[in-house]
Amino acid sequence: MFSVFRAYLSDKIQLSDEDYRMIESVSMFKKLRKRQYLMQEGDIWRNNAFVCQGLLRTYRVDDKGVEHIINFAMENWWIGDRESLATGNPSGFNIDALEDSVVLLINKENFDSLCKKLPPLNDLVHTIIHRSFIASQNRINAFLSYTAEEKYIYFRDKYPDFAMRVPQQMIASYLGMTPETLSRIKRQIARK
Amino acid sequence: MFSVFRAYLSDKIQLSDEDYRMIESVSMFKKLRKRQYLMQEGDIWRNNAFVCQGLLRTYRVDDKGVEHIINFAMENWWIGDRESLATGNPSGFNIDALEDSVVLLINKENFDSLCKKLPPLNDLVHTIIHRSFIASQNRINAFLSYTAEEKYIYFRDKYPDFAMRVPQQMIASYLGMTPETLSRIKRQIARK
DNA sequence: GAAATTTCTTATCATAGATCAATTGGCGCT
DNA sequence: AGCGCCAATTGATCTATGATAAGAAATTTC
Repeated sequence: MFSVFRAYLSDKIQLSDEDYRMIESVSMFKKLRKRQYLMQEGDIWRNNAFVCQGLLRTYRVDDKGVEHIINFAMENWWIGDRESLATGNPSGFNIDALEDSVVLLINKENFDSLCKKLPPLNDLVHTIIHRSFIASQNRINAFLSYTAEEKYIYFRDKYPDFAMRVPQQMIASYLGMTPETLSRIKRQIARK
Repeated sequence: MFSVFRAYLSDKIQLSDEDYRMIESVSMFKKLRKRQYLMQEGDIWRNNAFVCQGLLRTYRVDDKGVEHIINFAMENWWIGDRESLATGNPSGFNIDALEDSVVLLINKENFDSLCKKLPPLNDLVHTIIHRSFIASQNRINAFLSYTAEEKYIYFRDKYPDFAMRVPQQMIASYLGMTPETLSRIKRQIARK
């Protein structure tokens, strides 16, 4: 499974075999069955996590017990709660697997020390956070400007992989609408 | 006006007088009158910008001509379109001043070279982007989970300075509701 | 491969918030 | 003080989406 991470890294940055050995030596793997939690609300998140295989979601449960999906992550995506990681406070989110999955984990201390020793890795992390921020801004824009239909079309076109693999009710949750509304919207689009 | 930026930086990181001289030598200042644009849709954004004085907004205009406010920025906040800055593509956003303002600008090339020479500045930038990302995630969560009233209360409590200074219709736009709805919500809250 | 479970669709009704339209209030300007 | 301008409030509808419910389709389980 480390090969997936290695392939990902070597596609983005230049590292030596020695560097990879160092990374692998602090990597932990966690297999998750469908529905299994990687993190639960109240836990403190202490890792950097990379999805080697499968599909996961980050979500929050509101006062009425309704789940709201913040993010999805599949192979070659990072996942976790950066706020909890940064502050050391318990997370308000849950993360669980939507499919059987394998996640690579490197704890905060080890990861920080890797970043110090491997500047390209450090740069990569900053690039990813930067991109995540930009994507978040665009998602906020979608919430502000788009109708339910426009939000779905934007999602489908921007993340076709997720649109194919994620159950429809969860796409609805991610887009901030009910499954019924999404179902209606899909029918409307199909009719055109 | 550089003193504002210097005070901001010295509160967060350790730099020498020489470092500050270097920063100041590449800093440009732009005075903006109320309603004046700092950037318009279609422009390519090539700066890092820090608000020394005043209040600005980043917003988008949708197909129907409705403005949607993505962000506010006041003294000691950074502003700009990081997507346009990173990609070199024209921005889809507008930035203008809600009050007479002064903005410090450092163009991309100069800023990048400053970051290379001054590691603490580099770290600070990454910290800010990281925090911005976390704030964006929380805002997304608010869009997913909160009613109009909850969104307003969250905003008012988290950003009391903006809640005081920003015209109400613009707060409504930022929160993704109409000015009428916000007005009614405030009345309801007051009655309790 | 049939039963059980879950997901998706469809229909009807309910509602938060939008839209449209005045009215009121605040503030600078002459 | 009075006029003009813009922001905020209020009221009267309207509408997109939510809530509920029930059946159809798909998927899982044994």
